[in-house]
Amino acid sequence: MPDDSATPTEDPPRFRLIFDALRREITNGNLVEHAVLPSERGVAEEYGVSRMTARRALEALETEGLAYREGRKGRFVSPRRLTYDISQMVSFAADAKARGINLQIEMIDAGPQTADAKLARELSVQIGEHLHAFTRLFKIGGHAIFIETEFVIAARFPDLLRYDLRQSTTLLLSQHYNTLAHTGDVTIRMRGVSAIEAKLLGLSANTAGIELEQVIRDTAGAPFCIGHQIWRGELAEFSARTMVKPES
Amino acid sequence: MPDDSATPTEDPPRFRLIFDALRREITNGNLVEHAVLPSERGVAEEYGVSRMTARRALEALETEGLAYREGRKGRFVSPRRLTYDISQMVSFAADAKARGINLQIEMIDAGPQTADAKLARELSVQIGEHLHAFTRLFKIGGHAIFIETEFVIAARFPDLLRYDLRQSTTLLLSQHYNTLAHTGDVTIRMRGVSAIEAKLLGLSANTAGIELEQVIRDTAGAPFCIGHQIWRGELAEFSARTMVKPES
DNA sequence: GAAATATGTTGGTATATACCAGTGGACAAT
DNA sequence: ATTGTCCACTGGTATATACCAACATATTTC
Repeated sequence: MPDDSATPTEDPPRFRLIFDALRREITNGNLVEHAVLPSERGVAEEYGVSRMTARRALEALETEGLAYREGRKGRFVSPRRLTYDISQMVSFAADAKARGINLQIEMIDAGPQTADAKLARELSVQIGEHLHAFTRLFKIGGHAIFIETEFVIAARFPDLLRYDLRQSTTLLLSQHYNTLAHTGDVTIRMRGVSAIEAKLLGLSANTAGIELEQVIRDTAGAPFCIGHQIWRGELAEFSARTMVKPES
Repeated sequence: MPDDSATPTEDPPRFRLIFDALRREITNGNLVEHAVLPSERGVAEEYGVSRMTARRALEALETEGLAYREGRKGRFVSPRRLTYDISQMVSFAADAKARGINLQIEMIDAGPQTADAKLARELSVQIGEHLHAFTRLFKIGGHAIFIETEFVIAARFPDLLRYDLRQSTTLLLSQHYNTLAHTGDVTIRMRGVSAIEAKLLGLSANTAGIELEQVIRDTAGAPFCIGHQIWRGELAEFSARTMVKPES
């Protein structure tokens, strides 16, 4: 075997070096929240690499949660993470209001719907039961955070859709229908966002996000509301306070 | 302006069509769990596209949670998701054992460590306090699921590292040190896995995963264990049962 | 039979190029 | 002041090519 192979084993890939450089810029504070990051072509020229390599570096920033892109506008520095305490069982809207966060809620869709097998099981109703369904987009400072679709039993909350739904649902149901959230089941998973969701969240398709499914029950233990949320995964985290049950 | 532009507006990108076709194969059941997916070159030839396009389709399957890749071996069909109930406060190991899942635990690292600012705050000890730290890799059926690094106060659990740590920590601490987990704080977020983590999990770098941080307290409310887990995001989901506190 | 070697496959990285489709600003026409 | 057109810029998609490193499996050598 010839031993003249003198490859200097320069291990770290070039896109990684660029990624590190850009990350330093962000963590140093040279680039602040929502600041515009250099474009793919800009990075390519600045570091003397091809556009594909520049893109890989920028995409690495995205999966790291340090950057996000909005459509064809460009890439931006991610804001610090929001923490949503799921064990408090108050809606994100009510919590944000209490913390002085300027939360905007946009109605996307609202209307009647009938329960399919999954919804019927989760809400303990018959398949075909009439439900109210409504989808809302939640934003902070003009930036989309998550989309929520909620399903409630129509017979229990007549004329719900005639209220202004751009507020906390739990608040609405407690004020007008005397129904209080008492217990809930939450499921969190990571998944790719659909094309529609991506559009609403201002993301490109095939981005990973966090899905949060919620079943909310009243004091009698009867489920009355199902909520499906899809969050931009880079800019949220979910905390819960748990406790071992006295009995087992 | 010339009006002879007759581009037929064939909207769906080619990689999306390939993605859809492959997804159908999986959801139909033609491809079962852990089955080998066609390679990038294979897909490229079969559908008459370039390798980069084939790769995009396969990567879309990954962010959708339908496929995973292990190093340079190839891509495989993801198994159905595991559900981990974080509000039960029993370790995943104990829960898996109870459910008859063949969980394998590999020791990665174990040794003494001193508390940095973050650990000291979370464990309510002084900075520099002696801790036991150990890292374990959890597998099911030979497939890596998550990595956990735990930190416990050394003074409280002398000689802990001399036990076989390839079992449930909560069980170990309750049997040998009479310490019971009572309450806990859990935080879940999505983030990119590091190079080391990727290697242990058999993933490529810059894959997104789910991080789970846990603070476990005893019946007196004193924290005694910190756990950091990083999960392969496509194959797990986390559920919690929450309850509105009587007082507010 | 066991150990070393070769071969082919797979993803990983990288370049160079091309055209398309939204976005937003500059600027002209109204 | 408003409207509209144009253009530069952005990411999105796609092709073609090249070499490397890890891996699996034969094949050869001992």
